[in-house]
Amino acid sequence: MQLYRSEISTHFVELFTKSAGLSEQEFELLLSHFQREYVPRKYFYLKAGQVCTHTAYLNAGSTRTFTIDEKGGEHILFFAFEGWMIGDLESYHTQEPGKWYIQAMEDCELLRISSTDMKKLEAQIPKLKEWHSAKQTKSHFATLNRLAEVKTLTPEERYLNLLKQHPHIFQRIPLQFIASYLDIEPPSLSRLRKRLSCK
Amino acid sequence: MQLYRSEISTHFVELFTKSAGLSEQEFELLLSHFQREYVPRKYFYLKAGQVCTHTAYLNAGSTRTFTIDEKGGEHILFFAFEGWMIGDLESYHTQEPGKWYIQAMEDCELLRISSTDMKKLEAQIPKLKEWHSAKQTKSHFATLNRLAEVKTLTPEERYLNLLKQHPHIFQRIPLQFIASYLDIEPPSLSRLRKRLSCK
DNA sequence: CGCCGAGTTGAACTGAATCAAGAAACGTGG
DNA sequence: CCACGTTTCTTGATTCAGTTCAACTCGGCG
Repeated sequence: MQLYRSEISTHFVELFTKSAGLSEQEFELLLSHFQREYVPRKYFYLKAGQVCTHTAYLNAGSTRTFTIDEKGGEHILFFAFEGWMIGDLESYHTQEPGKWYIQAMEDCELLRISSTDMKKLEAQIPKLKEWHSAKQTKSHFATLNRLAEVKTLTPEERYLNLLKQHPHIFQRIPLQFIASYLDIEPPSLSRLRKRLSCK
Repeated sequence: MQLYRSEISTHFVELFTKSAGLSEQEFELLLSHFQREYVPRKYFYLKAGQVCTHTAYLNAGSTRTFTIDEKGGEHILFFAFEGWMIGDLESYHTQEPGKWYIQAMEDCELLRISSTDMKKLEAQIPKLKEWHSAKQTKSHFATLNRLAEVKTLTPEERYLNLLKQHPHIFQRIPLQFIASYLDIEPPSLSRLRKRLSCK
């Protein structure tokens, strides 16, 4: 199933042409290795124990990446929204079974490319490799900041931060997921919000 | 102050020759840009607000990287021991003021190279760039796993994990720092240890 | 209409933080 | 080598924020 340029979001095109700096030809070559895929709400894109064989551009929808502890509790590490890349980076890199679950919170449309194709293309197109590496560097910083946030801030401060930085997500995703992301229980989030709204 | 090959630890040499795969000539070129530096115990290698202009190989000693919250509380993100690279990656990358404090927990001996020199060398020596990028990728995974650990495990589980994975650090660094790393207060760590030793 | 999932609310509980005091270890200088 | 002061660790009493469990409300949907 060939992907046609006209069916691709402009954001995707610009991500690789403007941001990564690929030429038209390079972009077309890259695009020819992508496949469209759909993941309905509540379905898993990836489960712990599986190998992450592809890297995916999230064209529409949203996902959550989480772990499950021994008692069955879920702990969300991060969300992803349209325009983001998703996948289990570590498993993608090592091609060994991964640790994270990635589940669609809304119906998702993805553009996927296999790691073997991607690695081939990265060898052919140095700019693509640069871009990929820069992308990973940035997400590393994000993870570090998140770690610092979890360690230094109170639940209330974490909530207010999220509200300030990503107010739109409260329109889209259930509070229980936000609670898990903030590392508190739903009842605590509920009370916290009530407390704040009184003020 | 020229560094002589004979004065360099074998681990440092092997890091760049074996692990990064540099040739003898490449290694000598790289080495010529390094400088030795000492940071006594309790002194800071870097403070929040400063720009991280160098990347450093920790030849001896240990450091802690931490933030300080509004109330003055310190929160250790990670330790580093001999053989590790240290620095504020984000500030190094952007050349803007960083967020972290890096303090020597023991007297430290560093081998430093400026980011401008390093970037020049990376352009000349592709293998060096590869190595650096792979190094960052690995530390990204470590950070992700640490985030997951902080979120999913109880203080006791975090303590036992650390004890299992890095038992040696208990011989070297004060419990208060370990407490901060584990994200608990020193009295809690003390009680936790007592509880466990009774069993 | 009745079910189901999500969110809220209440009451009791719990585990870590806090504050403060004491003990032990360390290092430094006499 | 001891004595003193400082830092680190431990211990106790208390407080408190968040968890847990259960009941209840609300809205969507078959």
